[in-house]
Amino acid sequence: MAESTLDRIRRERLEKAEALREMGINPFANDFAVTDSLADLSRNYADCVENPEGPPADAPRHSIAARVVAKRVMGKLSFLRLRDGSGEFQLMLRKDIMDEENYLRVRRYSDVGDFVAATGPVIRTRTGELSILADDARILTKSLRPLPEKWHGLTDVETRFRQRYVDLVMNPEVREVFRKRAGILRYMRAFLDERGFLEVETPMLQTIAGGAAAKPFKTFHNALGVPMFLRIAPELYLKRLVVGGIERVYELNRNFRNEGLSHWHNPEFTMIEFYMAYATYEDLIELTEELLSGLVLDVTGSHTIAWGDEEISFERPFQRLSVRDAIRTHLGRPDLALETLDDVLGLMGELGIEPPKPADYGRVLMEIYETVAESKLIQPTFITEFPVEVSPLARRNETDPRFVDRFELIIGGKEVANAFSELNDPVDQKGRFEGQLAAKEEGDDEAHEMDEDYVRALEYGMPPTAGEGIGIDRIAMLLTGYNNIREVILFPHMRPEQVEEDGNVE
RNA sequence: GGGGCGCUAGCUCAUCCGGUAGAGCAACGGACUUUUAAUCCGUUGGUGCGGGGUUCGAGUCCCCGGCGCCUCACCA
Repeated sequence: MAESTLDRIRRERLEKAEALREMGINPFANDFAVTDSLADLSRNYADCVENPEGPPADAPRHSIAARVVAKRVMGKLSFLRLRDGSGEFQLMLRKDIMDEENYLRVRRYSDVGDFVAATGPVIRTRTGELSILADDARILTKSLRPLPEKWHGLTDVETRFRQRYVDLVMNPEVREVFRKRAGILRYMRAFLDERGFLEVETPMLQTIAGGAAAKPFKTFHNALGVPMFLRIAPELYLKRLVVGGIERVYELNRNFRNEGLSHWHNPEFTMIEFYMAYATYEDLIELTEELLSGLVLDVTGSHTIAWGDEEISFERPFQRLSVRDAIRTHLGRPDLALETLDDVLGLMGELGIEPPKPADYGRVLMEIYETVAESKLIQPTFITEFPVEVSPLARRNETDPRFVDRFELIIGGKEVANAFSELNDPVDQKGRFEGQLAAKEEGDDEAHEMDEDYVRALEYGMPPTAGEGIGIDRIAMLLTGYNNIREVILFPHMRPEQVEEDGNVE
């Protein structure tokens, strides 16, 4: 079979690496001491001007190493555009300044994509570009595969996500997204740490996947001989810790839900969940406003972010709306009765909405809310007064036991946070679990399992507590302006590709 | 899961009605001491996502499959 372009390039580059070895240069060396990042040089020499005499003899020399992203050879003079984790800088190689043999070697055996090391003073060229004028340079790491084209770069979305390493090399703005994401995590940790919360890690492998309504991934522990699940939420473990006296606790890590993929859903996603004893969901509304408005300001420098054609404001206070009022508002019917099963069944029929299973008051009400209101809530909005049927872990409202003391925070039409005053009555909790089991019988395949140990923990006594979960990926989407979750996850899940032994894609 | 669109050289893209696949970048050889997508001369590179069908002839039309994107449904 004929040799493909890619095969030929790889062969040629392997031959270059071999030639370097024969000249005593290790093409995969690790013996070079870097003194400056490229950004350091750009910053420190911003005021440097061109000097026709060349650099003064006592000019400081700098040692840099970085990936070659462009190579311009002009005979006895060559320019290499370098990029490292901090930025870009130009490397200037002159035959009359370097050892001639070395100059010719770097010129001939280096390729775009290689890592190159160089030492020399910094100058400004005749055309105004800052450069290292190398008196010594060498190929530090040989690259065997060609990088995408310099002008259009890598744009194919599938390749960008599957080969994120190439995406990061070619598209510096991608690194910015993940810098912002790290900033979000850092801010949230600092915010909670300052308020006396303890960061913990609870099991991701669980024998009962509880704490949320979702389908889990199933696996198996060989030595124990038991089926296990990847957690869908850390909730029940964190509340066990509150029982144990860790009165402010949080966990920031992954959850796994065996559901469809979409631009808002990845099978594993990152959530911060925190619990605060002697607090109510109303306290968490205050805390959430403070956290998010501060976070947005910290990460973006403003309280307002652009979202598609809209602007989203994180100025406090955020809007508050009950589930029923959200329905009324978005249907434009302020006097609509939504108090009984007949009320909501009638409206469901009128709107042509498929009935949930089972079609009880709470599930039907939520179905209507999600259909008519949720996606229209662009500005940050706390939705409150959730029905008890869909909230098996939340504390009942004191005056209206059909509802629980819970909110969801909706931003950009999507649920970003979910919080409630926790149910700490073990008898009520046991009854709720039993209600969930009954709902499962009636067709709700995401209903909770009974968790006897959790009920036992509550029987020892959990102080009054409020807890909240915030979806980090969605916050990251909002703050980076991407409406695709894959843009804010380094390695989003995709169907596996078939890769041949030599690394070529079939 | 449903519907729509796409998949051609390593990358970014062409190829009109079905007539035997082309460019830029990259690579290779050469020239070149101030480039910024360097320039100039020359050269190479393709199982056209996979399989089947129709046809004298298929990248192009039809069918099956794969993968991706958009969208709807479900979910945070």
